[in-house]
Amino acid sequence: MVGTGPNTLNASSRNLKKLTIKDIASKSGISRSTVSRVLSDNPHVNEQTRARVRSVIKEMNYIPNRLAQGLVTGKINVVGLIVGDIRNPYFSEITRAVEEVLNANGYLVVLCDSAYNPDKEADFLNVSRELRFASIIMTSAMDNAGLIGNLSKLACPVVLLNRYLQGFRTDVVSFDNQYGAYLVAEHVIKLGHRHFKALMGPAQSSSTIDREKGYRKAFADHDIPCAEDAFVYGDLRFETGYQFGLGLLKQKDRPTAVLAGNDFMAIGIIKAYIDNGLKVPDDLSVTGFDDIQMAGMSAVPLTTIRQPQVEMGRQAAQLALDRMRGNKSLPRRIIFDAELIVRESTRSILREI
Amino acid sequence: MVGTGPNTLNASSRNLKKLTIKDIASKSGISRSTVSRVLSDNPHVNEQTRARVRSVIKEMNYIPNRLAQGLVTGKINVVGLIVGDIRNPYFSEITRAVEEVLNANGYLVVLCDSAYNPDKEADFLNVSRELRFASIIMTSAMDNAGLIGNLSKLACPVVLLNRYLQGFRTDVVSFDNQYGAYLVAEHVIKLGHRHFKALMGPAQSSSTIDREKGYRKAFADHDIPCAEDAFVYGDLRFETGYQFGLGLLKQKDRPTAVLAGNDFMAIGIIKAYIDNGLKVPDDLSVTGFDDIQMAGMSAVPLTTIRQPQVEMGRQAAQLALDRMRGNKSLPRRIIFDAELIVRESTRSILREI
DNA sequence: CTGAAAGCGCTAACAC
DNA sequence: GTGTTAGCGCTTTCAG
Repeated sequence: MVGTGPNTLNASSRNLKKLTIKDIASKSGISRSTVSRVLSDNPHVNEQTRARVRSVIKEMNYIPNRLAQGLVTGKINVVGLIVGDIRNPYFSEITRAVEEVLNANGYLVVLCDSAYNPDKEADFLNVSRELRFASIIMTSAMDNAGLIGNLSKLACPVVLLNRYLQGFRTDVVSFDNQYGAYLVAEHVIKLGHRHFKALMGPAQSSSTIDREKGYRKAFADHDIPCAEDAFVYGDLRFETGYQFGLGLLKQKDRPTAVLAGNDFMAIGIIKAYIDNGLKVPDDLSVTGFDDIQMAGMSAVPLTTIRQPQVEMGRQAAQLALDRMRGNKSLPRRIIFDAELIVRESTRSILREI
Repeated sequence: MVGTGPNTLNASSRNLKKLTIKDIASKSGISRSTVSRVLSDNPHVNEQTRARVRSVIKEMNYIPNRLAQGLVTGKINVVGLIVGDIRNPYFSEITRAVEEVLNANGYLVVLCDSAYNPDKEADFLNVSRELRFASIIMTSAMDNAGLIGNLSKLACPVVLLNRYLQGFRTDVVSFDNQYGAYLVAEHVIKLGHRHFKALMGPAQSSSTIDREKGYRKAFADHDIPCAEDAFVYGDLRFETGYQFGLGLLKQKDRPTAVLAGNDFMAIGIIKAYIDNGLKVPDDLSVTGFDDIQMAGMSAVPLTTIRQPQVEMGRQAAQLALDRMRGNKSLPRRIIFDAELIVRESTRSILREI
């Protein structure tokens, strides 16, 4: 390796002249188009020529300029992934899965951690247009009027993960949120609970809406009335669950069960109870949603609904890949099933009654 | 809004002719250079002209092509962030912080979840050259020969987060890993533990190396011999901790304390014990490292070392910003202090002896 | 303050 | 198989 002075920061301070396809061409005694052809694995190149060009490229340490490529082809091998909160294991698990599949196929993924903020989503969508992204995968689509307008302007395929948007037809990987919600609610009902609260996710999110439907259906099917204020909306953060739990403790007439919008908030609620000397499920039954890894390892292992995050992420990536490769079929929808996982955060109160 | 047919997938199927700076120029009755000037907020533009151009841009819904911009300027407002495992809260917390700062300053961040794989790191570094990234932030630099070579080829600033690389001088945000390790080890020693194991992170990682130094120094200072096989290396995953815990259970002569390389593995170890009917800290004292949010809310709240992840992420982003804006000073190093957090996963065994 | 012209590095017809 | 020739959409001197 060529030595660099001890005070050298890095290449930027040396004068590494930037090589272009032209340098490779002349050094190889060949034209630029042929170099371009070997770069893009075009089959119409003599094998000898190809080998020679390759070796020159390696020898000179040439790095093609993808911006130039992108400018002429009008596309770049980059896909945008929008998540609501990367610190939420549900999303980071999906992110890992999406990246794995896409990287393996030569695409780079740009993450947008929207913080559930529609403005940030919109900004990102804008940038993705400026940068000519090849595709967008959204897991955090708040159903607001602006979004659909922005998505419609996109010139690239969009796949929605566990979200759908009224009035925007596109590929979707989804999860049977309504049935999942029905399952937990029914579980809690069968345990004898009648006085409950539901700490939901963001009200505009389609998954929240579906889950609420599932809960309501379960209660209706069992002839259990829902209190006016039974449904509360939160932002899916641990802290939010904790505060909610604290709020519950201040009430005189506490519910016997809480259905949380995700495992994170459920764990927060439990933590609030424990910190104040109460017990779960003795003093409160709590259910989660998603079955993140942590669900089984928290202070009180959670009863929750399993959602196959990795598989869903992979499928979403696969749908995007398929579109980027040119598939023009009608929008597709892949739906994953819900599964109830009963652990230790819920208990029957039937004998007490 | 202009309606689109019911079967329209999205804009890609309509013929939204792509607007260029030229369209804006002619529509505004002005030259392309002037449009370019307003795009880049160049002050040498008549305010009236600027306003007119702006309104035309908005009206026509023009989106500048950043690839073209990047091609001519040789840079693009994108920075690459490499983390070891995005599912690890330590990294996702940092990711959120880095993104926040960078986005607020007009930069996009491209995430690389390296899975602690040097090859993936190398690939990503390559792509970042092809795409002319403005900067790279690495939190997962395994100290292998190839890495330094690859980093040296980069034409953009690099900031290392909680890592340093022998022989590569660059900006660094770091943490006093050695002192932190010393603190936990000393805590455990004072509790009377003599038979211990340390489940470290990856052996080539600089933070692992520093922590091992800290542990060894603490033991040496207290005249406690280290068993040959006291130090074991892992990949910082929950599952790895769990398996390690299971392994411990199979031994006849179990340690009384385990120092884990991060909170995730510590929680895994605890879980293995609990699942097998044992108790923490009664049957084993366990310490973590990092103090992720979960550390306080796991089955047994963890004794651990606090590392200010958010602040460290912000600082790293700030250093990168500063370089991208042209600062050419000598490499800087920001070091954060370690703090011992004592919770419930450790206990004294002095009376028993 | 504005315009003309010359590329940035690459791809993609089109010839040969 | 390979070379020639136009650009892709934008910025940037350099004049005016």
